[in-house]
Amino acid sequence: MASKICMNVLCGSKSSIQWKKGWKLRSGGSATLCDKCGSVYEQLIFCDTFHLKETGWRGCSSCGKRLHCGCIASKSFLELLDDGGVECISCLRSSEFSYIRRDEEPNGCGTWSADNVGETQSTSLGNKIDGIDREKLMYFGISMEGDRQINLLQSQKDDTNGSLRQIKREQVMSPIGDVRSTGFSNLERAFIGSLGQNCLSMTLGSPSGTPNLALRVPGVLVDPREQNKLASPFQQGPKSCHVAPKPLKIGPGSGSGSEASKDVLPQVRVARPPVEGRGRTQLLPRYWPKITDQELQQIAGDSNSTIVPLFEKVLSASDAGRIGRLVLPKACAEAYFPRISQPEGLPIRIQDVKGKDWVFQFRFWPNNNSRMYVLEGVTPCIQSMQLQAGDTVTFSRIDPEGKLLMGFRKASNPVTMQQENHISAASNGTLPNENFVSGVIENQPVVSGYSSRLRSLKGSTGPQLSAVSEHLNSANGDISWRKTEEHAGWPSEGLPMQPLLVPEKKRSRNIGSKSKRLLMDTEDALELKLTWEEAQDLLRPPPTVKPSIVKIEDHEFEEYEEPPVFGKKTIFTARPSGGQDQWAQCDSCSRWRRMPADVLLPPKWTCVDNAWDPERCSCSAPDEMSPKELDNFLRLNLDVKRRRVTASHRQECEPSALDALATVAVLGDNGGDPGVPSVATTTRHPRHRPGCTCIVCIQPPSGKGPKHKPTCTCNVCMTVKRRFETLMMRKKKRQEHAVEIAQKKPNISWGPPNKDEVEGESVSRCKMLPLDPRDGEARPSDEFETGGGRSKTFADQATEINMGQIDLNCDPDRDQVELPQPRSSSMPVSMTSLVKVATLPLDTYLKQNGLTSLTCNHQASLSSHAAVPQEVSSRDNEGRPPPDENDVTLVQEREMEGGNEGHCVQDQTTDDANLGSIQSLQASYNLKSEKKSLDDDIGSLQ
DNA sequence: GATTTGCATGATCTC
DNA sequence: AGATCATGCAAATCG
Repeated sequence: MASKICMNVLCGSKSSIQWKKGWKLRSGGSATLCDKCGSVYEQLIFCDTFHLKETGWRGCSSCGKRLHCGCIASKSFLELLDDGGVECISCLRSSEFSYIRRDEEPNGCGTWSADNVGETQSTSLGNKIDGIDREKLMYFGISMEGDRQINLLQSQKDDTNGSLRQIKREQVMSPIGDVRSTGFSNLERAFIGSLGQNCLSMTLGSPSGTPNLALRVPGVLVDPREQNKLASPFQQGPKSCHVAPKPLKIGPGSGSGSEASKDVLPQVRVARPPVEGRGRTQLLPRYWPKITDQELQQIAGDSNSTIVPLFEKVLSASDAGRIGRLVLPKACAEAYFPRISQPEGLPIRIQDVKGKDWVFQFRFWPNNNSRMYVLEGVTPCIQSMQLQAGDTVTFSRIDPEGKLLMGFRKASNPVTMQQENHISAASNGTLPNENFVSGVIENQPVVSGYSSRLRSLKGSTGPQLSAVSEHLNSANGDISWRKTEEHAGWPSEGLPMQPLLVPEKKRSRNIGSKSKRLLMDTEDALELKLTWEEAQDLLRPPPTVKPSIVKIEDHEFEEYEEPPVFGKKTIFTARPSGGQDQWAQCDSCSRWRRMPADVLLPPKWTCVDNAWDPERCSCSAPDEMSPKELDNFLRLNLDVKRRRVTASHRQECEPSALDALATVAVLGDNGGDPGVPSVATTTRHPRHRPGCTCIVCIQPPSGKGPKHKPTCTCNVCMTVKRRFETLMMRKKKRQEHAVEIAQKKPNISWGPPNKDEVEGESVSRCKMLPLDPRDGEARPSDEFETGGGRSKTFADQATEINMGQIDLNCDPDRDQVELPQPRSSSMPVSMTSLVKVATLPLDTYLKQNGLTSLTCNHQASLSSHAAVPQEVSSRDNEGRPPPDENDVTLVQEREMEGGNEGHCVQDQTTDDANLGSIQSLQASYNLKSEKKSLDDDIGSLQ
């Protein structure tokens, strides 16, 4: 009779447990206990051929067919049920409960089943026992020949003493193996250690032994076909994956010790479609593991194991909270975790990258008609890894053991994140396309306990990376690998270290795919943005690839097959004679050297490399520019960069010309919504009916959706074009009319502008409006006004309206007059410029309409800021019949006035609310006439 | 009273 | 519209 070994980690007694004849695998809670420590005896590991025969292990739960060792060893004829039973494969396949087919299993070795037959309601202890049964079943896949297993496990006994009588969940959840394995290179010991825990393990059904592991299974009979399937899950390949995941087989000759291979391995952090799991549902890309081959190699260490990335998840607040529950994506749980039929689930053993084993309760909650899978008891692990919300946990599988491996990536704090992002991008010496960037910009990988390896990684990444890293250092001031390593939080001894330079308040943000989880301080986003802008300076087209010219909307774009590469930061200047010069700063002497504009410099460049100016090809050569010139040169460059960033921000805030026109048209139709502040802008407009074909409904949300080509003849584009033409026509008419008025009243500047100011600028002016999101200050008046106070054209007004953002929730038939809303804070303008453009035209307007009394109102309004617009609005009707609520025209006019105030007036300061009211009148005047004209034109055109 | 546990709800995402 | 998932909340349990 073969010896039995208590699988209690601290006991490991081999001889104190005797096999009990007649003992059944499905013990139904009557698990055999270790005589020494009282732990549940880990029977199944020792269910070798002999024992099975001897004990007369019962057969299939369904058909009663006797199972014998050969079947069990090969696992060709039976399935193990997670509630402790077995079924022969034929019954299982015919059973409606058979959900696991071997060819669907992620590792080909899972034998989880969901048969509830005969399962008793588990109590706390029952769970444990039940879990032990399952565990036994799990280990069943590792059938061993009695004598060999003893030798293999003998070492375990030596370092496992003590007792653990009481099995409590907390204890079960506590990590084990930390004593015996301090690093992942000790995978063998860790793995053996994992055998000693009363819980499930992903070692289930490991089909074959691994030569380098202590737990070798030389005697296992494995169906070659099955073996092929099981041992190489990737060979099956995801059926619908775009990119075949590449397993990293670590073995002799290709082991991690090969620095060369490290260098060769790509460092691209790209989401890999994981190996297809049990479930049929495709894993969401959000959960695709984004782990580099090199990280895989780091994790795998020197073992012969294959690390198969399965999935990853960004920790939510509740995941990382004290509650200790990690919600698992359903698809992932069902694909890669054991199948569970009861909400209580199973204890499951997961190894972290330090080699430490953790045992979590894998369970689910009924949720609607679905399930919600959670890992319970993760708090110690989370704390050990110092994970917080926003960090990412990764789940991989160690093949062929089939063991689960949990890694993590720390989410960087906003400050360091950008740095790390740069480093990540730089690590490949390239910057990727957008998709790639999105993968890079997430988190910085951390392989806990391997900071030393990370250091070696740094050293092994080649000169280009180092140079880029240094360059980034110089470019951003404080970017350094050292920070990255520190932030990794794992010193070389494998103990967690507090992440440095991480402000707490900025660490608590979730970073995920959902908008709710994408909470990021605007300030942070700005930082990232700015830094990215700076990164643009470093980008160069790939030197060896010629671009293809693509013309989009009359703009030519160079399209490269390859991603841009990092180059040295240079400055371009325009020559008076035409053409450009490029200036680069020597990394050694910091002198600026001139060179042709089309030169692509490597990240690290010194005067010695200056092949274009023989006189200045050494650091001893003087500067070409005088200090004063150099100062101006740098200042100019700084200014240009600042303007570019500002323009970029402005462009981000402004809609496209098409959007602007559409918006103008919409406003013309609806008159805007006076009651909704601009900050509440939304693209929803629930008042419209489904199927509504108005331009609001047919226009894709601003900034979203595909841009239409200039030649597009879709309904949207045709409408916009038609309206644009109408707009232009009306402008011209008004312009002519204004000229006549101007001839009569030459001192009036409000009204139609000069022809050359109007033609073709109604849209382009959108980009010229004063807006500086950086500091909220008004732009210089000379940028705002043309000459001595450029008149506001309708286009300007419309643009301002547009920039104020129209709420598409506006109701065209709105029948209430609302108070004007505070004006948008994003539209600061010069006070003086507003006075210039506002007061004079008002006079004109008043005189034209014989509303002289408004001047008094204006005066009054100056002393009464509150409710001024309303007063003005009402008094605007002086001299007219009393307002009739049934007078639709009047109501609409009033709406428009209010609407214009809400969207059109740009001044933000509260002191000039009166001025805003004046402007609103002006705007409403213009808009009313524009609207009427536009409607007329549209009507005539239709 | 604190903590754990199980469920419900609603926001968000995907099809 | 249905599925998914983060999280809130109340009941249960524990100290």
